[in-house]
Amino acid sequence: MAATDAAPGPGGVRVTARRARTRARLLEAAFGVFAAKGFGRVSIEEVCEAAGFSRGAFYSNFDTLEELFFVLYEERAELIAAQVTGALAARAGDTDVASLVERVTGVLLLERDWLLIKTDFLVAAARDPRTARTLLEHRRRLRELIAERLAEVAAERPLPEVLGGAEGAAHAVIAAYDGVTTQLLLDRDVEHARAWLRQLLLALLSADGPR
Amino acid sequence: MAATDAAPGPGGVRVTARRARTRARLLEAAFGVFAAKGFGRVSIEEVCEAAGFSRGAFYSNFDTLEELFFVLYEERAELIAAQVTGALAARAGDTDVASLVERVTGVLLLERDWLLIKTDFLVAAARDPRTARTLLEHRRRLRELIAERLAEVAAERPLPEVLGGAEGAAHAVIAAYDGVTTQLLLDRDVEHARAWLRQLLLALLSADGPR
DNA sequence: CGCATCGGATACATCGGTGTATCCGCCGCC
DNA sequence: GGCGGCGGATACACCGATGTATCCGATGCG
Repeated sequence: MAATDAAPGPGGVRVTARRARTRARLLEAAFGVFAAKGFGRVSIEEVCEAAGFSRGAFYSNFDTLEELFFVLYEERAELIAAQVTGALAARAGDTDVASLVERVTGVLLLERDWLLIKTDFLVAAARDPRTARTLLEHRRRLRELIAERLAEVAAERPLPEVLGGAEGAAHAVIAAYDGVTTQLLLDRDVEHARAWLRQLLLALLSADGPR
Repeated sequence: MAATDAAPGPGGVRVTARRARTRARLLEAAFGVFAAKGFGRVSIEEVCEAAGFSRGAFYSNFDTLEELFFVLYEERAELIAAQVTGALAARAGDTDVASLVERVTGVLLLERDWLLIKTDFLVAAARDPRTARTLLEHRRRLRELIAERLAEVAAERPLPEVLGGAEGAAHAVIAAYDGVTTQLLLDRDVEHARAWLRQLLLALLSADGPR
């Protein structure tokens, strides 16, 4: 039988504490390697070396480099989603677009490395419909979260009707984020990117009032 | 001496008609292969096979796959830039934002394959400052083109001041394009993407008038 | 403390891709 | 029509990465 701290996994695989540590260290190291060189230019050996293991450790925990990459992506995406959820959470006396934008841009565009990995994942998804569905689902969740929050805010001051309600506005927020991300990947100026994202979101979400 | 149709290249290399044809066929074939599999998952042999050549032809025309990829990118980018320039060109009785947006969205987002390759190039540029400079320069040219045109249009009806003049507005246009591109790469719905880009640009560029 | 089992290390066989050296056929001018 | 040389084909040696089979040390329980 396995050790006491072993728990039966979904596939009947027992995962011991040691195993979990190794797996975590591999994922952690892989994050850096993938960010630096890009998925597709990384070998299994490089990841293992960065983690201080030999390839045996890798093959004991993953089947393929792609599998590791996907797990890594989903893990971090979950984390980011939680951060955004926190930033979106309603707060007393914070019911206007400006402060909402302020809070959200505060947690976005933090790590360039994450953007690099996210873009690699996007590229993979662009060519593999199965992967695309994962990413689309992830984006849908975030979008709905934003739409809900925007709907609340719109009660006080209406959103521009050109966008098509809170749903459309949420779509626009995502697009703005993606657009700014692209520029940031190139110029590496995080502060500028965040200021610019703030400005862009305000321009998009500020009610255009009566003409 | 070389054949009559040979012209001395910049590096002193004579380029015959036959050579030019082969090079063109390689680039053409590479476009499809890169779009389908992504740079980094493509071998030299695959490109040659698609073009109907052996690897000898490749090595006679290029040094590395990366070189071919870069040439391919620059060639197509030039083409797109020309199309956009054409769409932006002032026309009689067409001085408002709406028709400008209409014309520009008409030539953008045409080929999904091009977006795939462009994104691959972005990923490469994100990790290599030298490549980034090429891409940034290309974007700067397009942005200035757009800014000039927007400045003219703004004479009739002012742009939203939140964006920061024609320069800022041009920046916003690029960001919107990049954002919509990301979504298109995932959902593959070109028509929807163009409609959405049109809507987004109108929302961004429509003067918000007096408050 | 001893032992069973798990997890990671090591060694090996294999494969696909690369780059190069050499060959040959075709193109284009005299 | 012959011939010089260019351009692409072919063959070969090399390298790095992969996956697997096996080994050995650590871990944690009775």
